[in-house]
Amino acid sequence: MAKPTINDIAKALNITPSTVSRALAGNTRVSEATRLSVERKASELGYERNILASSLRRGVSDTVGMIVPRINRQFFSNVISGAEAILNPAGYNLLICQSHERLEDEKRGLQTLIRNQVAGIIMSHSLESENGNHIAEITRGSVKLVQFDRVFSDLPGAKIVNDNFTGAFLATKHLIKNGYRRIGTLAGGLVSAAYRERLDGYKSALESEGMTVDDDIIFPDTVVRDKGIERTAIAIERGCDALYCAGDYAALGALECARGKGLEVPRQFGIVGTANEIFTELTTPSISTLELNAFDMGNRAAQAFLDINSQNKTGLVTVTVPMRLIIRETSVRKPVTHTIAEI
Amino acid sequence: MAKPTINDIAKALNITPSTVSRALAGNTRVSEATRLSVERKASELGYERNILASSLRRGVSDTVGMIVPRINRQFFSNVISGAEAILNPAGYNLLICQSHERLEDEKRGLQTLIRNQVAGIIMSHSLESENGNHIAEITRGSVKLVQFDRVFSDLPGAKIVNDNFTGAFLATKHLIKNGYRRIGTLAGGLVSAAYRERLDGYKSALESEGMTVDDDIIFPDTVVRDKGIERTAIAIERGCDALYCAGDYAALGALECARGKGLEVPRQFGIVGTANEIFTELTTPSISTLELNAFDMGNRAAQAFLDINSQNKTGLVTVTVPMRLIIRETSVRKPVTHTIAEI
DNA sequence: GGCAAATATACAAACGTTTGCACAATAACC
DNA sequence: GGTTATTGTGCAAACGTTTGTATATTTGCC
Repeated sequence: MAKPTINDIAKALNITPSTVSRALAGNTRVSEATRLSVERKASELGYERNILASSLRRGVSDTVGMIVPRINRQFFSNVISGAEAILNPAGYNLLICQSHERLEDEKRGLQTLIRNQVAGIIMSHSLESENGNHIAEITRGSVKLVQFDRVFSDLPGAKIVNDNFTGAFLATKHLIKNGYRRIGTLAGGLVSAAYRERLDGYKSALESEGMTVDDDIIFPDTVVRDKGIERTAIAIERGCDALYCAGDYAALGALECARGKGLEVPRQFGIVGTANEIFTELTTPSISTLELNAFDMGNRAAQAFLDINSQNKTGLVTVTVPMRLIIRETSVRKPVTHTIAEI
Repeated sequence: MAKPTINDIAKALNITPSTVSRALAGNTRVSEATRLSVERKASELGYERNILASSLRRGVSDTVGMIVPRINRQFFSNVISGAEAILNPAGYNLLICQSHERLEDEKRGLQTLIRNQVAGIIMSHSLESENGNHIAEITRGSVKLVQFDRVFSDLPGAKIVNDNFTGAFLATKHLIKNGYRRIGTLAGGLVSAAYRERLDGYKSALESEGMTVDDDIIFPDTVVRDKGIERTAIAIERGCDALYCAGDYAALGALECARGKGLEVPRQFGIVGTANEIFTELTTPSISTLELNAFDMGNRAAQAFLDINSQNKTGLVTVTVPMRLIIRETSVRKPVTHTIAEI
């Protein structure tokens, strides 16, 4: 049951492997007749080109690696789909690794990808990664790098980021406009620029309205649901009447905690999340959130790779993608129909 | 910036590539001294073994392919994680393709994987695939095959399936016990054995209670939310007071439709879904559903691959994984605390 | 010290492709 | 009909590893 090779085809047709290779590659000076007979034989034998040998010989690979923290997050799986939608038609396929938010797994993933000779790596680093040194060290510039969402700005290559600052700014402003007076934030891991920018946007919004920024109601490293519940309890104790959450799972926790404590949402407690996870639309009340446009980011990341790869430029391209504020029920004190505010 | 090879290491150390290879591969008769110096040099140069060349030479690959309909479905992404958890430590990595439920994409994915010389393929076929002919044709037995969830029983290789029959049986029985008298079903694509078995379980449950099976309230090909809404409207017209849904997105649509029509759930209308998607817990009322144990399935699928691969047996192993009925609010007429019924 | 056994390294071929170069056969030209 | 393009194929080397076999070196033994 050994896989047929071009040698098998050549032997069967009494020609040389090189002719077969040329015939299959396209029309590089091969007669129409032989090309047809080669193609017929190939499909008859069920021949599939051996990418390993091909890539090895050509010195280039058709594989692009992707590293994401978790594949089962709506955001990341949609980025993957978005990238795939561009890369597959361009003849590339994706090798996907999960970092599980761990530095060790991220390193291992990078090594796996490099060993697999990927043409490029599209990644969003784990929350444990404090800087890009390990990335620089393992890739050593041997591969085109595209970072998205969570990026280290000192690394070479393209960067696709959300306009986190403006998004968080608008979200917070929206809470202020709805009359909330003491607005805290469940911030994410501040090693990540994305979360820092959200925090900055939050602060700026408060300041722009003459409100004071109070570190007591800023809760870093709060992304998962349980942490959201835990920190919201503290926030409420400290007099918060609203939270801007840098992640939807934290927002979900905030909602559960607030309701658990008998607070009416949104009348007594306001919430805006970030990411537009599918469940935010389905909770009662539904959660207002910022849309990250994952599919679009995937598209752009893939396109950035193709650009770098073809033009061979290592330029520090940075693309900023706008976020949309999706206003649902947890943040609006008078009933609204669903509204979308484009930044 | 060319990547260092074992030849570079060999040259730098004045030894031959073969010694370097042996040194890096482990202790096959290489002196401790050279092994150490090779390792030092390797990490100094940032050497990473070229998997393409290695696999080509050894004739085996460290890559396992996976084909799933959609990566952003909770079920599938968790199966992937489950498989990864077994395969990564075993030295394999995953090449993932999405079929988007389309036959053409599935074929293309298979070809991609075969071309990439994967050691095995773990897959769940698309809803457009009516039989396994294309799979047999493209793989030609050159690769270990493991199917999960949606399987074609006539294909060789291992199969990991849920106990769909018993699950649907229990779900329907549960609705009956809660006093619903005219129970319909939103069934999935019946080309798939998984959905057929769920339908059979549903029918058996009705029959076991002396209730009649009425084709008018059996709605095939209903998996997505919109279809769920649409078909539920018809079901209600036809006098249904409950639905067993073979998918959670359909169940979500059913819930929205029923509430939209002013029906009180669960008092006037009962719903049980399938898959335990994350949102089922978060809707109001929360949706009772069958848990598919995705991570576990991934584990078992990966383990099945490893077994086939090492023992080189092509045996028709079929593993059946039990489903759990998670009783939440949409199906219980008197308040309950969350309960889990193990099959 | 001489021989056998054990140890460490080198040599060379192979995995399946691709591709520059050479060559043969045909076609085109004066 | 001889020279030159043009076209179609073959030859052989190369990509970076791995590995069977051969060779050189060391060790152990009497």
